[in-house]
Amino acid sequence: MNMSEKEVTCDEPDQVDVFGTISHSITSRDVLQDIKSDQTDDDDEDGVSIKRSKLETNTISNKHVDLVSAEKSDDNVIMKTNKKSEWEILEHQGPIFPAEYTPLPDNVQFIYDKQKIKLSPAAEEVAGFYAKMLDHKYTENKIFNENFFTDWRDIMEEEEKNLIKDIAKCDFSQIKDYFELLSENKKKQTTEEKKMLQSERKKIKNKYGYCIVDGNREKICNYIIEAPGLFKGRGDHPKMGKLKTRVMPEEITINCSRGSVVPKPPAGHQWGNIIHDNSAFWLASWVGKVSGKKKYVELDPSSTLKQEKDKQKYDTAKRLHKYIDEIRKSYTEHSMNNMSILERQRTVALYFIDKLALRAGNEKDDDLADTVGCCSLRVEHVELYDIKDNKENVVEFDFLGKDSMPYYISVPVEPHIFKNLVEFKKNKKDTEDLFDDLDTKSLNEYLKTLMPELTAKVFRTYNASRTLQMKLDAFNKADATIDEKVQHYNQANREVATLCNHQRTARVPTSARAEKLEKEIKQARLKVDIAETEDSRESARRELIKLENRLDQTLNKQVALNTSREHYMDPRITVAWCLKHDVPLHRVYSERLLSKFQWAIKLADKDFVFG
DNA sequence: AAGTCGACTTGCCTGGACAGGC
DNA sequence: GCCTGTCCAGGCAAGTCGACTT
Repeated sequence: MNMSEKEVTCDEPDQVDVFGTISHSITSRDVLQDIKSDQTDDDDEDGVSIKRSKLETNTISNKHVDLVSAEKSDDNVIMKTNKKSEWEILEHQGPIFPAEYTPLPDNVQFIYDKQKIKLSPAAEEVAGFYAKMLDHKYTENKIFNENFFTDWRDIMEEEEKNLIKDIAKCDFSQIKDYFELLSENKKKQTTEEKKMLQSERKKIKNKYGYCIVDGNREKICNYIIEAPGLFKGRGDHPKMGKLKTRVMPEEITINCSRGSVVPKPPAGHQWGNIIHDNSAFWLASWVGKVSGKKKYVELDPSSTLKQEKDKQKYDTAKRLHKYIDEIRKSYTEHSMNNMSILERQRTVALYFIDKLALRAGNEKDDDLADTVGCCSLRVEHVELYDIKDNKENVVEFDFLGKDSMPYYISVPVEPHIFKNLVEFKKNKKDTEDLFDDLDTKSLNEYLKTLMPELTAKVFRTYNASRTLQMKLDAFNKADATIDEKVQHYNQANREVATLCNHQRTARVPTSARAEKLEKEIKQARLKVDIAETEDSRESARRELIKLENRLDQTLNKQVALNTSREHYMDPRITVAWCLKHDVPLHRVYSERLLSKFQWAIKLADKDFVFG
């Protein structure tokens, strides 16, 4: 799409129709023009204006709601509501909006029942969303198609609605071909053209992608509002295919500090609301059309505030180490005979959460995909075997977890755990809750009695970080090369990812490739062993490492290492290990992680131990 | 006491940049 | 150079958990 093509056509607020056809004013051109004018006048050095605009603040001042200052008049209120002020100054430019819809050329047409039809812009835009997804499996899904068709017809004009009644008679192929052509053309852009677009994007990011928090310039995570499209739920989502309509400035609540420059809404528009709530981190929010849930424009993980929270998270997890022996005793050594059903269910649930790193498992609404965690496990998700594969008391889990990722594992458990599971399943239907007396709220309340701030998710962080620490500690190859060290780190990372069941769909089938590589590695090992000269041994060894690396990468296709690296492994462990073994940090952390983990890198404690 | 909601954390997927093999 | 595979930032969906409501 051509960002600079659009014209600003509307400066009159009264011409704006929030939910109707979109033909006014929110364009990237606005943004670009803003940048140009700002650069010549009121911008400070890093591109963020700190000049106050009286006009802007005046026009919307009657809408201001100041939550925290209302509370500030009474300190007790703050104590009671537990609302902490997180910042004094929060100043930003407001989010920016995706380019408005560019209608298709007249020769590109939608065909219904062999008849060419020029759709109204709104209907055409939505047809385009669908056409772009024709190569995807989604468009073969019955639910997806039904949801799409219903929502599409809802925004059609009467005439269109009367005509277009059967999705089977719809032919989007011309539209699809057109979008393919556009993306072909985009690929053919010269390096110069690409550079131009890149620098334009950079300018926009420089202006809108940063904010000021208490004097620090901080990166914003998602400063561009989500584009309209069709909802792509994960797994068997009942709402897949529903229309995500364009988010308008009038739907957006801005959060900034009182007295700071109120961000400028796009020409001809107004913000829905402006608040000054310094107990919250978010800069802007709106309500998601499909989910009905609030969405937020937030600070980037590299920001000071997010880094502080991240450190706190790992400190809490680290603290669990002091308590863990005692907690484990409670579910291994104590007889459960005199416990209530609730207590026994809680004990067994905690055992799973600690041993298998299961998630808490909140109750879910039924307008979401059917997935479970520990507390929401049902009878059908757990099979019990007195003996399986020569092991006693085996529990077989088979369920869909977060993001509908399959969780399948067979584990032997302590006899008393097994005995209780048999009882929890007794006289229940498959679809009934395994832990029918337990929910996450009461589980977490109980955990708080074991350790302050302890919740179910802390166990995942704890066990992930502990696993990494122990696996890295086991590394003692004195003459290892950097490559070998990195490989060892990845191996440790993979163990953590496996524990947390972090998976990713391989883009190409990989198992055949892995098999082939394994064979080659066997042969390479043999070559190292039989090499006669020091030179040939060395080159055989290099070859072997290369193959092992490749197998590593191949296996990595099934296990996603990134999620645990980003969210579960205390970065202080990694920093310490890299320092100790002279591994440059950028070999294990991407740019994004290097900036997210600044707090740990600055500490640079070679002797840090998670435990 | 249970249900709902707000705010924040976690997690998979994707498109585009880049690298390495031919 | 082109083709193919790899890596990563970014996108946004989907969790967790505490607070608020009823």
